[in-house]
Amino acid sequence: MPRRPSTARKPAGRYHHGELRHALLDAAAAVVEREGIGALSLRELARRLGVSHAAPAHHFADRTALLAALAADGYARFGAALADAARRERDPFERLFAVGRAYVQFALDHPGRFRVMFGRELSELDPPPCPPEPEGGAAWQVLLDTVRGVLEVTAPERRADAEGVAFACWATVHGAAMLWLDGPLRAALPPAEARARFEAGLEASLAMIGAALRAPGRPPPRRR
Amino acid sequence: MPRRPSTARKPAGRYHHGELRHALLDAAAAVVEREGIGALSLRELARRLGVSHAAPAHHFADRTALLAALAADGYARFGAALADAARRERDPFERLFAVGRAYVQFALDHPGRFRVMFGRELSELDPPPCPPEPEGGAAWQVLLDTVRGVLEVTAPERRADAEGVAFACWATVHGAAMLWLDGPLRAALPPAEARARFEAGLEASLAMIGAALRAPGRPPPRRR
DNA sequence: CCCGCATCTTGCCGCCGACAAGATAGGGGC
DNA sequence: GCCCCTATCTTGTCGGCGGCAAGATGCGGG
Repeated sequence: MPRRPSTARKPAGRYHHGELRHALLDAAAAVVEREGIGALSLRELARRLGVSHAAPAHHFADRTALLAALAADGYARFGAALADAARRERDPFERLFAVGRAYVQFALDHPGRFRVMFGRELSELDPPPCPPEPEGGAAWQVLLDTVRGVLEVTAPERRADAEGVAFACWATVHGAAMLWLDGPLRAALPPAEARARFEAGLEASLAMIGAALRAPGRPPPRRR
Repeated sequence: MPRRPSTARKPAGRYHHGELRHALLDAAAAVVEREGIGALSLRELARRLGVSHAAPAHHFADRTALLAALAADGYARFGAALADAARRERDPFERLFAVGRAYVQFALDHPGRFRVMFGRELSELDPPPCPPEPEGGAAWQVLLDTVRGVLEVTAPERRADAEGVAFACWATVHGAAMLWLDGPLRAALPPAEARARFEAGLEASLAMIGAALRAPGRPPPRRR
């Protein structure tokens, strides 16, 4: 079969597209990045690829299944991006900051994919299709290892806290990313100023993480 | 006009509902909390309230306008909840922790509303309808004041950092909330264990914030 | 060579959001 | 007391969507 770019339309004369699954994923990713999840429609994709409106159903049971596949692909790229960032830095602290920055950068570079991965579409379902990034996923593993590396040099006695600390770091960078993508920050301010504030806030967040990790162990806050 | 509970159906004999706007908002909030944003349909609401399918259009230009109104209402309750939590605690640190817990608690108690407030529906639009919670909103103000209170007793010389620190705290609790609502945490683990891990992670996050605020000023991470 | 099955087709259904034009009623102005 | 004005709600319609069913096509293994 002649290998065409997977996003290509089906030639008019042909009956089978041949790479429809890949083509759908690519086109869906493009739409999601450019126009958002809300604008994604199976029929629209089918039209775009020169294929009948029911063709996608043979590759993805429904719209949700397509989004889940997109999320899975996103998780793979995401984990790779974080691992890459970690590999580039040798100093444990700088490594942690690099991972944090990579986390946010991924969200900024691929807002659509990021929203698919962490958005409500896949989690508001009953039952949720459980995207393949549980706590044992690649991204989490990178973060956890990086935090362990930092604790090893600053507070080996807090080794056992690694999971909690990693969660806190995850929450911080995730929150920063979400606030930028969907939060009120961007809507309220002119773009340039919003961006500047966000950058400053992100640096402050990383600084907070650094300060907490450098600080000696402290009694946790009183539980409510 | 006889004052009925605003969620009531229109009596069969009457032509005008009379409280349709409030009824729509209440019913929409209920649906969103119970079945998620995706399940919200203007026609369904109209049926539920015993009103024609086009009636809602006279009160909300479109589905988005209804969501925006819901978000506005949510922001008001949210700001009040945070202010309440802040008022209850006198010690600056405990106050900050209380505000953080209140933030997450609101998300846990009203996941639907929280998703409407901070979700993509209203931000993926072009142009975004800009929910009325810019950086100057009530919730942000409570958080900022609380952080200022902490800095005042721990590091008055870092007064100027208050905005950055507040952003970091905001990001952390927001991220924790989002990870619980839509993240992989819940889907991957059995409910009880997921909840336990989340609680532990939240406490670790608050501890991280506390440690960072107690620590003396540190050089920020190297900017990339 | 031919048959099986994956792939893709046409056709249909109900639901949705949006728009247009008409019915109803409640209340202010006279 | 009456009448009109306008907010409110109605019916009717349109196109688009997701999903299902049944039929057409053609690739590749036996």
